[in-house]
Amino acid sequence: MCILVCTKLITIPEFFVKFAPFNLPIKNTNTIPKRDMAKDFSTREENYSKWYNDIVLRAGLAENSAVRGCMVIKPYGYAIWEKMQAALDKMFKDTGHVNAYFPLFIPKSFFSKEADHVEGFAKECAVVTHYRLKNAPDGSGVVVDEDAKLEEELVIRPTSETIIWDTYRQWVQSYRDLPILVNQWANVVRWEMRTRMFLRTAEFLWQEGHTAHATEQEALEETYKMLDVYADFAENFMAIPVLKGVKSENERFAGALETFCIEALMQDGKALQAGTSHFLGQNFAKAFDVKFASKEGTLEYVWATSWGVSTRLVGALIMAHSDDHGLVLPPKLAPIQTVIVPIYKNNDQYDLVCQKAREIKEMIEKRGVLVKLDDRDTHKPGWKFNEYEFKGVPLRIVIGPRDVEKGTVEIARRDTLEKQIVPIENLAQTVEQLLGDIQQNLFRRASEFRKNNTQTADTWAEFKDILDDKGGFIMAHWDGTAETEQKIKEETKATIRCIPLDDNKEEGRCVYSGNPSVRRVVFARAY
RNA sequence: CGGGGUGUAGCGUAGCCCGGUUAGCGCGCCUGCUUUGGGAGCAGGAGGUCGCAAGUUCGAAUCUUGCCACCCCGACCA
Repeated sequence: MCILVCTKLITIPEFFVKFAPFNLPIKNTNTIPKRDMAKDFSTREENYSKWYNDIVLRAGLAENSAVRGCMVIKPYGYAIWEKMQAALDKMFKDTGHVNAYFPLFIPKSFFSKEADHVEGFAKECAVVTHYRLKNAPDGSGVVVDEDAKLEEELVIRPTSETIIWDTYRQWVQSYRDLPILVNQWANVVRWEMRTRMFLRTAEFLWQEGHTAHATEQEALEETYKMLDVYADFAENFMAIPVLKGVKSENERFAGALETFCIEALMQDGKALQAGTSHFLGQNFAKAFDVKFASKEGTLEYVWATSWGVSTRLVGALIMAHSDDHGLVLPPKLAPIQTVIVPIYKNNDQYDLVCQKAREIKEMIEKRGVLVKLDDRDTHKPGWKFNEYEFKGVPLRIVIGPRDVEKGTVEIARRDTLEKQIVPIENLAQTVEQLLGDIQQNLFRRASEFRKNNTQTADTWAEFKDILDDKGGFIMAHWDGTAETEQKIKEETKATIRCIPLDDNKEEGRCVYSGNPSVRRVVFARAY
C-alpha cells in the first residue's frame, strides 16, 4: 500500500540556488558527487510520488505494516518526530499550556451531540463493538465472542473534542476555573480510503490542544496565538515558510466557527496544510453543557479553541527540502546533526584516526551538537557517505591519516553537497556556524521556491494554465461563495488553501464567476 | 465501494502465451583473502511450501475456478 505512482510526470522546477562561499578562512575542495543514476531510487522529476516513498523507506523513516493504512514509524523517523515534539512541547509550555491525557475510546453517543462534528467524522470512524475473544468451536483460531457485545459501542477517537468537553463540564463551574489550557499528545484514527506514509495514514500521532475561555475575545486570541506558534515552529525549526490564513467554509473543521491554518508549498507545486487552529465558539460548550458563573453572577457558556499538528509534518519536511540524493533535514530537527567518518588502511591507522575522531566528537558535543562517530569496520567510507547523505544528516566530517597529520578534517554539508578542508582547531565553532548556515539556507531556498511558485491569475484561462504548468500557489479573486469554490474544485482539483491573514485588500473580479471580490485568496492543488 | 493491474528468496525481478531436468538473475546476507579519501574486488556458500485452496493432467510457477493480499485510478480526507 501507499506506493503511489504519478500518472503523469511532474516537472520539478530547478530551484537550487548557488550558495555563497563560506565566510570561513579555509580551502574549498568543492567536489560535488554526481548522483549515480543507476541506483534504484527515483528522482523528483521521474516520479515525485515514488521519490517520496523511496525516501521514506530507504532513509529508514517508516515502513508499511501488516495493517492496511497503518505504518510502522522506525527509530530514525520517530527520532525526527521526537525532536518536533520536544520543540513544540516547549513552545506550548512557554505559552502557559499543560499536558494531560484523555481516553482513546469515546462513547458513541458523544458524537451525536454536535451536529456538524458528527457529520464531519462519522464516515471515517473505527468502532469497538465487543470486548472479548474466544476460541473458535471448530478450532480454527479465535473469534469474537458474540456474548461480549458492548452495551454502548466505543468510537476510537478521530479527534478528542467530545470526550474532552464532556470532561470539561466537570471541571468548570466558575470564571475562576478558566481558562483551561490543556494539550495532549496522542494517536488518533481516521479510517482513510487511500493512505500515504506520514501524509495520510489511518492511525497517526499528533498533539491536540483544547482550551476553554471565559470570553470570545480570549478564545480568539488563543486561536491566533497558537497559529503563530505553529508558524514560528514551521519557519524556525522546519525551515519551511508558511502562509497563515483562514479556511473557507468548505475547508473548515467540523464543528468550528473559524479554522485558521498554516499552508506550506511542496516541491511538486502542491500545497500542504501543516497545522490548524480552530475557534470553536460555544458550539461544544453548548453541546456538552459547559457553563460557568461569571463575575457578574450570570451563567455563561465557555468559549473554546482546539489546535493540532501531526506526524504529517514529517511528510512536509521530506517534501520541502529533500533532493535526488535523498533526505535533507534542517539541523534543528536532525536526530544526527553531524556524522564523523574515519578513513584508514590498517589497524594502526584505525586506532590513530578513531582516537582523533573521538576527541573531535567530544569537542563538538560540548557545544550541544548531536554527533555520531561511525567507526564501524563493516562498511566502507564510500558506503557511509551515501548512507548519511541519504538520511539527510546535515554535516559530515571525514578524517583520515593525512588529516591527523595536518590537523585538518574534510567537512561536507548536505544542503549544498559542498566539501571543504578545515582545521581541527576551532572545529566545534565551525560546525556550529555551518549548522546555523544550513538551517538558514534551507529556509531561504524554500522561501525562494515559494516565491517563484506563487503566481497571480486574473482570468480563468490563466488560472488553469498555471495549474497545468507548474502548479504552486495561485493568488486569485474569489466571489466568496461555496458554490464557486466547489465548481473550481470540480474543474481543476484546486481548492482554496486559505484566505491570508495579511491586510492586502484589493478590489477585483472573481476568477471564475466574474463577481466582485475584495481580496485575493490562495488556491492550489493540495495534499 | 466501483474500474484496472500485480502476487516467484529479505528486496527487485526472469520464466507463464506455447505445461516437461535441479525455477534463473541482480542487490542484500554468510565465510575467507585482498581492500578502505564517494555505494570495493575475487573465490566459495546459505536462502524458495512460485499468494492460498480446489480442479484439469502421467506431469502445474505455467492451464481453469474460487478466495486472499497488495498496488494504481475514482468518491473521501490532516
